[in-house]
Amino acid sequence: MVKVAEETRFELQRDRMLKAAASCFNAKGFSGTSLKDVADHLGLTDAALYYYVRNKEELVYQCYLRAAVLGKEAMDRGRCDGQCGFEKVFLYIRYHVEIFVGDRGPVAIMSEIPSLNPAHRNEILKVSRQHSAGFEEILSAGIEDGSIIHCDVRMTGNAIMGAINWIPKWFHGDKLLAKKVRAEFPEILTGGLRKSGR
Amino acid sequence: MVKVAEETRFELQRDRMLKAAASCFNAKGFSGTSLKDVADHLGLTDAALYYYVRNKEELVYQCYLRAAVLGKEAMDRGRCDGQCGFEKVFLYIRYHVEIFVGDRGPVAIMSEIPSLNPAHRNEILKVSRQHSAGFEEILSAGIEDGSIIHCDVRMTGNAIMGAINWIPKWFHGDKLLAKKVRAEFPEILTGGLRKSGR
DNA sequence: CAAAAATTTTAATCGAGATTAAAATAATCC
DNA sequence: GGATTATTTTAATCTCGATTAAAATTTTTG
Repeated sequence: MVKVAEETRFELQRDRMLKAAASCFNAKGFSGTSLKDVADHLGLTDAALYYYVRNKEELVYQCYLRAAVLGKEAMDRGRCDGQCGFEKVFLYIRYHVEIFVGDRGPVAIMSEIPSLNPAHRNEILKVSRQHSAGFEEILSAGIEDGSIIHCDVRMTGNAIMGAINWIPKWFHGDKLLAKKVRAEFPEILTGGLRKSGR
Repeated sequence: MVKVAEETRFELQRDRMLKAAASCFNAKGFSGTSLKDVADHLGLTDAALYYYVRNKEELVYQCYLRAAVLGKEAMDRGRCDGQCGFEKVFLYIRYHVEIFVGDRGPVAIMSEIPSLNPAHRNEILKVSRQHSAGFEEILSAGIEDGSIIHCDVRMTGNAIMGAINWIPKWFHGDKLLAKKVRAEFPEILTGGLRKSGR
């Protein structure tokens, strides 16, 4: 039996912290959440957070990195599972939306990239760009294989990504709503892409 | 000749300030922009801003109010100019997008509603909800009059609004890009709504 | 042009929340 | 169980940028 990626206590606690931070940031805004707010979520004292991150900037960075990793995971799965371009897009959206409204969330909205330090900012910008580029590639492939209508992939990508990234603004954990999001969002966001003529 | 709404020096300067603030907030994040940053944009000193707003909180509030007013204006015009529901939606999107990428911008992304004081927060939330409700009404009317496919108006509204509200994240004043946005966005966002069977 | 009002600057203060160091507690290992 | 390491707290300090008051300057008005 393969050894399951058993996470150390440290890693588990840090993950909890990142989720708590994401929850606070989304709910109260970045400037509105103090380290004490995040610590309260965990039943810890604010100073304890410094055992896990060097400072608040790094906390934000880690949140964003986590968001980026989860997004990439969703895209990879979509690319893998879908047959044609359209299906890859559709499934990517389904998977990514699931991350936002499911148990792996909350995911931090990337509102504060500019206040990251240069190294961190560049890294986050880089993975963001890769993510966008990856999505545009899938779109292009779909146009190529005839499953997606001709469209400006850059603008279409911006539109779809915007709709997805905005989810934390109006979704705050309601289970019923989560169900609706899962059921509707992929369809809504791809409705204009499907090439009906087959 | 009707007296044109001649703005007083005070109002003009305050408008400039709100645009400068929106630009800073969008570019550097809320926590990343100091009052000095905003003042620098205007060739003023940070203390001068206090002649126009009581404090930083109110600066944010004014920015958001301005964003809300412009959004409402776009929606009213769309509702007015469009014949059927679909057309109203399409035109609203065109007009709203124009505000984001045109000369009236930049418009502040509403990332920090939670750090507004209760009165201001409630007011902004109220107008936001009215905006969403208004959009959903137009969608419903379009479904009713047969110009829009059957869909969940709440989710569809969330998706479209998200795509629009996210624009400042990737648009930073490039004129060429603005042209593209104007040309593509309304079509992309409504592509899935149009009832092709007439 | 002089007086009054409007706008901006200078020069401080002030406070909230981030950060740190040392001490205390809890978990783990032999 | 005792030693060692990991985690958390206590109790400060420290810092940055928001805020303020008074003075200076600019604009408007008669």
